[in-house]
Amino acid sequence: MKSTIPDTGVPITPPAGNGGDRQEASLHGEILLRLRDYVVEGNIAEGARVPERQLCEMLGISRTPLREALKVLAAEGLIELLPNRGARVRQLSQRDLEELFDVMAGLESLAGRLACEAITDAEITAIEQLHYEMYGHYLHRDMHGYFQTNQRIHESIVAAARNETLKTAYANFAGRIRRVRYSANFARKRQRWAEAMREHEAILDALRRRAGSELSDILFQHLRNKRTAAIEHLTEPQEDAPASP
Amino acid sequence: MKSTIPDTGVPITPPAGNGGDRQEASLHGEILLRLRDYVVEGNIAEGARVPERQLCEMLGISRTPLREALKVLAAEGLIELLPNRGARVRQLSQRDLEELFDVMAGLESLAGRLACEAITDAEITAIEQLHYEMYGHYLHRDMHGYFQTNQRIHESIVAAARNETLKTAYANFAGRIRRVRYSANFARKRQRWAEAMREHEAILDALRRRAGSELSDILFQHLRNKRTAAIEHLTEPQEDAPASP
DNA sequence: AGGACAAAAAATGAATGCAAAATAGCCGGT
DNA sequence: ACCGGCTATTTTGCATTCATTTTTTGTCCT
Repeated sequence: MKSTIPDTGVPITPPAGNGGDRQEASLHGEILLRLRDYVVEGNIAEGARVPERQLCEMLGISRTPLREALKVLAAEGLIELLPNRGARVRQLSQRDLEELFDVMAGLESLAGRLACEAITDAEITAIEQLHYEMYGHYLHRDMHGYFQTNQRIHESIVAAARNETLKTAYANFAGRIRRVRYSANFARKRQRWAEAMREHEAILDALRRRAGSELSDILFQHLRNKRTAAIEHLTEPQEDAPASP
Repeated sequence: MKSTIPDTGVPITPPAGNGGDRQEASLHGEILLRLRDYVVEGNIAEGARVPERQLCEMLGISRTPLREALKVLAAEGLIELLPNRGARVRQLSQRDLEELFDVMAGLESLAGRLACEAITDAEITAIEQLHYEMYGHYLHRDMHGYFQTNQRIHESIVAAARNETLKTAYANFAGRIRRVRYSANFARKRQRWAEAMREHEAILDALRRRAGSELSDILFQHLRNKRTAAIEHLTEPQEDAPASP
């Protein structure tokens, strides 16, 4: 017996096979996006309850679409649903962070490997451009600019991998730790910063040579080092950090 | 003192920080699990509509929890939600499959790398055991047994990585292509089969030596080859394959 | 007869309502 | 006065209901 559900045929209309989907339309998707941002940006304390009713009036909707969005956010790992006790903002233990960093490292490592197969010279040039820009930020001790450019470089590599599924997954995991990235500006240590710059040069070098395995290794190690710095920073938040300008 | 600040307090109660969550309790979670299996096992044709009302009576529930589950499934990438036109089983293009295989390859590659850091001798022995078992299936031309054991080996590697987040993500992506794995038994070609066995031996070797980078490379290539075989099989489904019983 | 238009039917998306569980507030016991 | 049990209120989870949109069907016109 094949289909328990009979006629549902209509095998036609495969409209768009995007990697992981974002439903931009349909109000519910709107709610989802807004709520995700709201949580990711840290508007609710870690481990705190997500007040349904309050959010409902804040967003001007009823509980149904909100709860649907909450379910999705829970599936994404941003919040957790306690049976009969509502939603709470996911509290990331140190172990969780380590795991997330490692998965991100794995995904970027993969992205690098794939990028070597398909990246164009123009894309490499663009990344080199970003690299120099970032170097400028480094010289000027511009943490914020450095961070942003750094992120753009990594995103460029992911984009060069030509894999929407990977890109979506990457964005998902990035969202989970963004809150931490906001609160904790690791890589504040001068030494780590210099190291990171050297690693980035090695990344560019491997990319130019389209050395997939090698780039994969370098990227993993690079992210691993980032992870170590981040965890250290969270464990003992007082470093050599001076106030920003 | 009571809580001047209404809810956001209660920083206590970090019950369980599991990697990606499965809400086993709460009926809604039940529905989610059952629906996921229902879709993954291919009970609905690709691209076909997911009939809400029918599923409702089939599961004996109202539309609300069902729709919540559908939203989650859509976020997982198993189905897609067309605005005002209901849910459809996600139709995977060849490109989608390639992307998924590559991401799986990346995750397993990562798993191997991490496993080398933490795997115990006992675990390696267990995997060796599975390897010999699989070799037996290979000699007896037992495709089904081979496949199952093969999957257990890969799952063991993922488990040895000690990363619940990775494990969850891996399971998610595996679910997306399971339907294809069911319908298409690639690796039917004798030659590819023999190759796979050799690759598996290399995997074991690298694992024994805890050679992380190397294992990472081997695993990626192994999965890449699988991908090629699978895509070829899907493109021209008539190989040396005899009809199944 | 074929196609286009329109109305009916069905399905989707969201809001509201209702039972059960949890939280809090309250009272009595020691 | 403090702790434990009991009741009231809030909150959650699901069902039901309502408004739109889509899809289908029937009819009419060319």
